[in-house]
Amino acid sequence: MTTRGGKRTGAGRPQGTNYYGEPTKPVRIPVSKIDRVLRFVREREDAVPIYGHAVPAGFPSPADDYAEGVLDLNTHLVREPTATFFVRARGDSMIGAGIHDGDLLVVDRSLEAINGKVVIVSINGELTVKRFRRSKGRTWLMPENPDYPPIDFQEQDDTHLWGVVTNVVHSL
Amino acid sequence: MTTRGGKRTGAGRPQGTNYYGEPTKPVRIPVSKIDRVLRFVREREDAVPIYGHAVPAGFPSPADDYAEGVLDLNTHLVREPTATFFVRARGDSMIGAGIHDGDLLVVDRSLEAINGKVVIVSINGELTVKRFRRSKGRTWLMPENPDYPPIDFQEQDDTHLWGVVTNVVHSL
DNA sequence: AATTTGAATAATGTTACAATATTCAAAAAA
DNA sequence: TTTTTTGAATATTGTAACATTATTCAAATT
Repeated sequence: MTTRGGKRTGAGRPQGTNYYGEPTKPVRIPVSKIDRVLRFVREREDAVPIYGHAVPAGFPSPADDYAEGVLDLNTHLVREPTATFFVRARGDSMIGAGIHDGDLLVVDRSLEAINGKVVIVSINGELTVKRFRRSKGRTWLMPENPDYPPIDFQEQDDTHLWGVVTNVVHSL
Repeated sequence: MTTRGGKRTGAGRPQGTNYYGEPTKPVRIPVSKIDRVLRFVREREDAVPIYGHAVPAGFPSPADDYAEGVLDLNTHLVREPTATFFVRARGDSMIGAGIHDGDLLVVDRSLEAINGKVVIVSINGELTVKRFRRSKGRTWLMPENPDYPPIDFQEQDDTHLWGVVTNVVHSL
């Protein structure tokens, strides 16, 4: 039996050479979400590269460097998670604001409805999206389509202002 | 020493009464992401409630039941994470397709550019968004704004088709 | 009939461990 | 001498195991 020498100072795998470059700890995850979580921690699933108008050389990869970096849609579009909800738009009364039938509206309930903002209100149990306009002490809900009339708005039992629309997601 | 009886059939914490309602398993997570992961699995951070047009009674909470359930923007808008990138739109040549100056375009490179799709192409080092149109063996890039002319498109050294636009995110 | 108490059993956070990966340097080979 | 091989050294990694906690049941007690 041959020996091949004794102490090797500095031998062995160096610390910090793991996949993430930082220590890990076991965390219990519900089985249905393990895949999703692993994709997030390992492949930065939610970090999608974003470009301006210069053309990158190869195909974009989040690992590369980009002028405008990467973007996570949830973080970008949902500033206040607990105060945010989505509404699907119906009709074309707000076509002038870039809101089309079927678009997904991101609504932030924590924002104040100030003059000129696009808001979601319920009137007689129906949700509607209009531009919020104050004038001479009165409040109007303005469509952005000449085929529709303005609505004289006053908060009552059957009306409620739900929040301010921050983004419109349109599918092609 | 008093005894208080023997076998209790059915005693003990019932199976399935954990926080998630399903089994869990330990998964190693890099320490810097543990908070984010726990928020995701425990509070469904990325699950935002979505409504149709009926008005819910109280303020939406992901824990409640909703007619249309909840929605995670990343999952909803980014079907192929490794083939997706974002481009910020410039100009108003595609205003007819609901694409405004400054909008964020979600581009899927794994989709085939078929007739009628909105695509991202680079021409002379500039990215542009147009509708892809095939006619009589030729390919045209069509703007959706009468102020702009169609572009006769042929893939060459200085032109490249980058992908198909699946969604437009418009900020208000 | 209501309350107390210990048994029964699952959930949960963390430790432990075996298997794997990576690096070093002595020994062997070229 | 230079290159290759080989085992030692040590960190990583997935998961089993464990101790603690939480929850439920029903006998014993009030």
